[in-house]
Amino acid sequence: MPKVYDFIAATPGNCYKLVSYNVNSLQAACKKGFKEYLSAENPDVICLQETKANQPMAFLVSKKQYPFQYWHCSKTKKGYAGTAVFSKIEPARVSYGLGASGLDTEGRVITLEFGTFHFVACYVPNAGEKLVRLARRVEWDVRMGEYLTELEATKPVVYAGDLNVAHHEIDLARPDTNRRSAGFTVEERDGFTALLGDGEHSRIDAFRKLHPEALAEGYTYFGYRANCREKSVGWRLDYFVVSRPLMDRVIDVIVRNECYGASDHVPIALYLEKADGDEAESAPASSDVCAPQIEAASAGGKDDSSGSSPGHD
Amino acid sequence: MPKVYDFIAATPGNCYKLVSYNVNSLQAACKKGFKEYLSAENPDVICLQETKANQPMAFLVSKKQYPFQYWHCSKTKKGYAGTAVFSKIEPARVSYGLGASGLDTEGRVITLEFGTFHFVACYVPNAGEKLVRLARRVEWDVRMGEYLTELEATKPVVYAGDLNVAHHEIDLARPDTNRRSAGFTVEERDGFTALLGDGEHSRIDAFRKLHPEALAEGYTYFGYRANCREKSVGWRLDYFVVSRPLMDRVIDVIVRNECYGASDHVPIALYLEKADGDEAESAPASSDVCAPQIEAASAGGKDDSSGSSPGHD
DNA sequence: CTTGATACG
DNA sequence: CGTAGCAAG
Repeated sequence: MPKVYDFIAATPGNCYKLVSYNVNSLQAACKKGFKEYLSAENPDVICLQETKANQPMAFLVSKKQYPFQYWHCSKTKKGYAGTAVFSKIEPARVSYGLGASGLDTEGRVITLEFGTFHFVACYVPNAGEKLVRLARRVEWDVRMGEYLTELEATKPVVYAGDLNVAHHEIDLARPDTNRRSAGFTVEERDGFTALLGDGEHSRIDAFRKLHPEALAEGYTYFGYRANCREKSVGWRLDYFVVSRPLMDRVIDVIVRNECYGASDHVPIALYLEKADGDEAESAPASSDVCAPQIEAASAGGKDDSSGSSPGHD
Repeated sequence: MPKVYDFIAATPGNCYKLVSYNVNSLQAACKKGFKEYLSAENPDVICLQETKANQPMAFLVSKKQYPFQYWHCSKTKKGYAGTAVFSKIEPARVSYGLGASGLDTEGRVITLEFGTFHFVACYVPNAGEKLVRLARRVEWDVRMGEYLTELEATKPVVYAGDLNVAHHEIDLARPDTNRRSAGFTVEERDGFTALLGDGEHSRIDAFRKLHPEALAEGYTYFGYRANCREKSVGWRLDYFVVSRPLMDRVIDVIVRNECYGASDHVPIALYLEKADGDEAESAPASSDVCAPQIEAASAGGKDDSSGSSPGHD
């Protein structure tokens, strides 16, 4: 991690800055400069993947800087996966998981409803060494597509996180040697293509849209093994995907390449133009179907509300 | 570990220097100065406990300095326990274990037969947190007493190692808070008393004999927890026990207090006066009973010869 | 390579 | 507190 963060420009007054960051253990990242990064970046909303937290680590980030903090921890495997979202903006609602029993035990999804959009923070399951969990991953991708569609019935979506896929050859340094590696199988790539969809109801990979020619500048992950970072052997695994109607408001997506060191991923930032209604009280979400494990928004950790399907409680 | 070892006197020409050292992982100890210590100490024979080696680590210590190297590694739990002996003197025979099925799977005993004595290098099993393995430990102590008696039928014994007991109150800093702690239970203390025995056929705790008043200077173990070393909260767990007839030849036992750092134990050194017959070819051992897993002495690792009782091969 | 959890000391 | 080995990425 750098010691000075002069390269981080001030957020324009007409924008929100949203950040996604796979921290590969929040505790470890804190020892390696995460807090200094967060102070310098100072986004309006930040979502973290692989916190590896077993319960909310409230002490790590000040409630003053981020009054709204949400945690989703794995209930099955300790010290595994886990997500968190810290926000300066109060969400109208927060929910945990996909509302799909069997997919909600590892703390992978937190959804915040803001005034004009849903913010879905996600850590997509890795297909595993030798693709042992590829089937489960494919199932996940399908369910996530449905979930986003459900949300889009009310508002457009910002879908952010470590999506654990390099979509195209341009998105990783070594496509040819990774055709059957987790994150670049045809199944995962097609799954992402399907999730993006096409036409009027499609979703957009905001970084690709704005930086179509980006190569290594777009990589967000550099494995610790074999000096990948120095050799620029990276993958683009972290994304902001937005519902098409929202794309007009996306000013830019930045890959914080300089911020390598606290994790094997780097943070990515999305600048989203503010719009009327953003900080207003939101209308209540409508259908049961699109509201898994809904809670009335309130500050504080929440880590035991998922795993049940809509309609089961 | 110190950087200079000026405090280590040259070994007198009429003596052997034998060393025992619980290294708490030989690999880790090597990163923390073990090799430098060994070069400076330069004993004739050194026995190590808790090597945590899964196979002979021949590369760690030069065959030139120690042409005779013997390893006894745990066969059940990986990275657990394990002993080794390095010698400049060629032993007539080497054997592994106690010849007691059930006690020989963890690589805890190596016996070298020299010209005038048997050298038994041992890592006695810890009774465990909450004394969960105290019964097994008591069984061990009994069997070890028998084993030494069997050896003594031919030659006196030097029994060295981490015996995992503080014999008397003087042997640990906090006797009163450790009456039911592993290493200071009445069962373990009585077991050691019984092993020493009395009268003509007794064995002698050489350090106690020569330094009866020693307090903290005698401690050989300082747990890593709670700054035990700085507070001198230690235990004397490492011993040289000699068959009574050998005590006349024991010039001194030194606890190398300065050598803390490569391990949570410190090395101990015994100076043994040379005698006629020491480096001569030894007479063949006689009875089956006292010869578990005997091999003809030869340089090189040996890690799969124990676990069978005498007479089974 | 790095993390966390576990067993053991 | 520190080591090893494991699973995971």
